[in-house]
Amino acid sequence: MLPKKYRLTKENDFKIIVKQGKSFFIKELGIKYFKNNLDYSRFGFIVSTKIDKRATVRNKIKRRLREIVYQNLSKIKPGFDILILTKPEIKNLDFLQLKEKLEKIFKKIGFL
RNA sequence: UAGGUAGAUCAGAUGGUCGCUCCGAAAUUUAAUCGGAGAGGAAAGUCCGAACACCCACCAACCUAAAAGGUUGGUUAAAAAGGUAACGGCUAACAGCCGUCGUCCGCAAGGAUAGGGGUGCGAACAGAGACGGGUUUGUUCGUAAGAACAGACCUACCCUUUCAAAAGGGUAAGCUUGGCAGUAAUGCCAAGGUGAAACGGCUAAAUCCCUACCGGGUGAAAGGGAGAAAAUCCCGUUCGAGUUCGAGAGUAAUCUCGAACCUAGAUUAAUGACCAUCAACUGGCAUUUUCUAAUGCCAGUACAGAAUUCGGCUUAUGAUCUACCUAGCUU
RNA sequence: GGGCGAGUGGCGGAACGGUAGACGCACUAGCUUCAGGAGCUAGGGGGAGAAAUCCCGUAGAGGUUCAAAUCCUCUCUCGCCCA
Repeated sequence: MLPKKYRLTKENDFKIIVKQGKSFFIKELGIKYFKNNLDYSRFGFIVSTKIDKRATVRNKIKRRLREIVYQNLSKIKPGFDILILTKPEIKNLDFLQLKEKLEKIFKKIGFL
């Protein structure tokens, strides 16, 4: 699980990333990132009701994503606010598949 | 054995690796360390009801020379507006719950039901409701009498009689009065002699009204504080109509008394991620077997996530247990 | 977290509780034209049937009613508002 220090909390932070960040997408999920002025990176996760109406399902996806980020935290390049976005197809992935896909994205944009 | 009815309970367990939030300790700039706690029966839908806060209305007392205004307390009374409704009870309150009555459904166990009066409706059902009779309007035909067609209105409890649905007589339900049972709704019984289109049918889901009862509205984004202000933070916000156990009252809902306990407080939103073993159930395959079934292997594990807090209702949903009813078979 | 509204032919959208689909766009057929467009005329929810006609149809499921797109309850989907 991810300590609070590494999470994005403010409405404003989200708005800046959405507006000004760079992005990269694959079929099941995507990423947006923007430079911050800290010596560590922070992460936010968006799983909307369009992906699933049930809160339990959405929470589980978020928890899994956070776990994957936590496991890779020491390796990920510091100094960025990173937003992870999701699409409905993400429901069909199990933990290992999800991990593989997310790590692939991080490698693609050179953060890992 | 099959089918059904009602109710109750649980919401997999143990271990391993790595974590999150809050509280406490020491420490105090953080970080790190140790200890403790950490989702539901529906947390859901937001369909009702309350607590709580503010606003409105009204009442009382006080301040004020008076008015205006203000302060405090309250919702007893009145008004407005809105609502509630078989009867009796429970509750903080409710459209909830318990018990009872009526009506309807079911062979039964049982289930359903917001159940006062009028207006309005009948194109459906019931009714012999057709045909006929009477009155009347229009059109056509006809010299006229009248006929045909179409429409409107009136006309049916039973018996006697009659052309008649004219007259006479009688009666079910209802109505009035009385008795018994019941707190009551209501039920049973008796008497009276009013009673003809006395039919159908309706309510949360057309509309109006009587009577009785209830002050109304807005929702925690209420509302209050820190801050010059904004940003932001804090309070509200986690001890409560609280939980467990025992005793008593009551048919029950529920209430009273006693003891013990503290039991989530997040805010891009914690309460987890992954793995192993075992248990239960379901499905598939294989083997044995007349079948039931047994064994092995593989796969799967219901609905679903607190957000100010409670009480209900509704909807979603896996499994187990208990009691009862109906039918069949055996003894 | 709280509140409000909508769902009807292919599309947009009407319809006091009383014959469902007015009206517009698009579509099909015919007329017109050398041809196309425009214009004019006609047509159409689905199923059964030779036809007359019957049955099913207003997001879905129940209910009230003699009768429901309309009224009530639940569910689903979509949209909007409060910051």
